[in-house]
Amino acid sequence: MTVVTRFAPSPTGNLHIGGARTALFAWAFARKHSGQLILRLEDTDLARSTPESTRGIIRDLTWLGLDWDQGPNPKSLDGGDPYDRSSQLGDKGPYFQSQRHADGIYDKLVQKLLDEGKAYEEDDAVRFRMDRDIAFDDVVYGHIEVKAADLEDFIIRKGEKGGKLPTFHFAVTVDDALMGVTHVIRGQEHLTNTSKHAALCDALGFDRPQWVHLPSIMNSDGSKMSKRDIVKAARKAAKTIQNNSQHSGEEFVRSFIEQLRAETPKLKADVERLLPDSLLRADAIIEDGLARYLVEVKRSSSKPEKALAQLSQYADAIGADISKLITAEIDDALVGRIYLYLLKFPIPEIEVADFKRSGYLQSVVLNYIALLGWNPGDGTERFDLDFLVEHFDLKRIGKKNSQFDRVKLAKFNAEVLAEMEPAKFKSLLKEHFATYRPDYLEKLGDAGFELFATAYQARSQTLDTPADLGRFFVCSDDEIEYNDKAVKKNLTKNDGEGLNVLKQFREVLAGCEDWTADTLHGLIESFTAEKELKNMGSVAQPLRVAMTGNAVSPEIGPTLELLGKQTVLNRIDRCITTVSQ
RNA sequence: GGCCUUGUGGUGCAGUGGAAGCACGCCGCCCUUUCAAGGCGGAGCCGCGGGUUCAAUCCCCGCCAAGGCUACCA
Repeated sequence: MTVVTRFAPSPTGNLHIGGARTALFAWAFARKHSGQLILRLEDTDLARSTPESTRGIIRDLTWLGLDWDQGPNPKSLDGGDPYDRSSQLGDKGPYFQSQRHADGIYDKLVQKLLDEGKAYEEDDAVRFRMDRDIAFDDVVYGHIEVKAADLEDFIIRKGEKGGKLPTFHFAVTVDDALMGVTHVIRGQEHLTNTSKHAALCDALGFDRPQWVHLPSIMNSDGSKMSKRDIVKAARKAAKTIQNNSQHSGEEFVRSFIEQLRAETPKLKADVERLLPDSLLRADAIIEDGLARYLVEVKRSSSKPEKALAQLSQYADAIGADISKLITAEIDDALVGRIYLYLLKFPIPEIEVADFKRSGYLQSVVLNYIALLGWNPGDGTERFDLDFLVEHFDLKRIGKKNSQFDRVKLAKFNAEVLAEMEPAKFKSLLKEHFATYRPDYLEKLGDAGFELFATAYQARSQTLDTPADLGRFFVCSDDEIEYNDKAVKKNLTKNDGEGLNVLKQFREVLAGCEDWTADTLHGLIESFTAEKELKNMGSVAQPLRVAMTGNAVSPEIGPTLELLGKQTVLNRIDRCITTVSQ
């Protein structure tokens, strides 16, 4: 018997990390047994399914490097249409449940059940009779029995308001059987419902597939990993911002809105670039996000109603419209993303696209999620897709929900980046920056980027790390803020020892003609020896504070070279002036 | 509330009827011009209570906790 698995997401949002793992396991199992993987889109929820989500899911699966034998054609992303039947892969199509419904596939079978008295009409919907005990076997969770008394008749075809479409339970059962699926690999949230699917299989005369339920992936606080995390993070950020603001009340709202408005054009451009294919309508979201942000701020403090009234007043005073507040139906998580972006807080990674944006490699993401609920049994943790396919075994899937550990993922990613061929790292970094950090590429220039990439390869957890750590390379001189602790430790301590070194060394640098890392390094070395300083750090650390405001940078030679002579001298002067006050 | 499932260090996973291992994290030391990396060492676990047994983390029962389902969402 040929193995046939399927991945069947509903296109109501982008692919999240749990879905990615389900897809990975279904893919690995199919490949291991030289079987087939079907991608089927379950778009029977008229209200929530969107073509953007479909495209997003295909895009994210493709980014991960997973492929499928039947389903929408991934090539359709380039100007094509995934819904176009003639371009779909495989002969068991169509692969969208909306299309299958249009073909009458479900209605025919509903009628059959109706005729046989196994289902009945209620209002304008159709219900299936669950009138006997059901037992089934799950590959992971074992034998499960449910008593008839604990079961209820359930809807298999929605009424008018649901467009007479089949419900999820009916559509999956029918499609899995008709498409010849042998192994249904899916999330554990479907385990209880499987009794329904088993009963339906029996009633329709289908063979029951093997059910394989995967434990869930949870968040570090024990909650299910979901978009809610974004909302939570956004609220926290909102609170932090307000607590740190010198303004309060109306003054705060006013300054926040003014800042927002000033940044709106750039923001819109960024949002469109960073969140492609998402459900956003930028204008509405900026307005709406703003309003909600303000409400969250108020809500988290005291009486919501009073806060809303007050907010309304503020908004009127400055001519902002918060009427959308009540009416707009916009994805909260999306709004959360906007807040976080606006407020310059990190956005928690939930969806596959979030991990990409944060600079994780697809191979590492895949490797890490494979370890959630599965292991090869010999202690191996670092492996690639080939290894996974070779060793994949449903027997080794655990039953316990697992928490997603971003720290461990980051470590995996850092290791891979550090061991990578420098040329490869550079090209990946360039690609990442081209999409997410174009301003860095522009400021650094080609030669600068080479140095920059080299300097940060060993220090990067993700492809985005260099942007954070290396911001001082691209910011203007007067944006440098001096950290008190760093200043004290490296400059002012011992009667300004460090400051003195800095002043003296400035003159050495001013006379330097060959501005290269090696020469600069040599200058520091000889200066250290000449002045009988403790070690190179006695010079390098004060320089770091002057260059970065902090005491951390890549090696000092390349750092100075990349910054350029003029900038280095400017920053030293500015630092000496500022600190001496 | 009812039903289903799960319960090994902070997290992810091994493991066994006979005094529990690995990875990440954490702490300390070393190396070092900072950071990161690296090297060395350390703390910390079988949810609780009963049974069965010479012996239980492992088998049984109860409890507790967590997750899921209980939708014309999937």
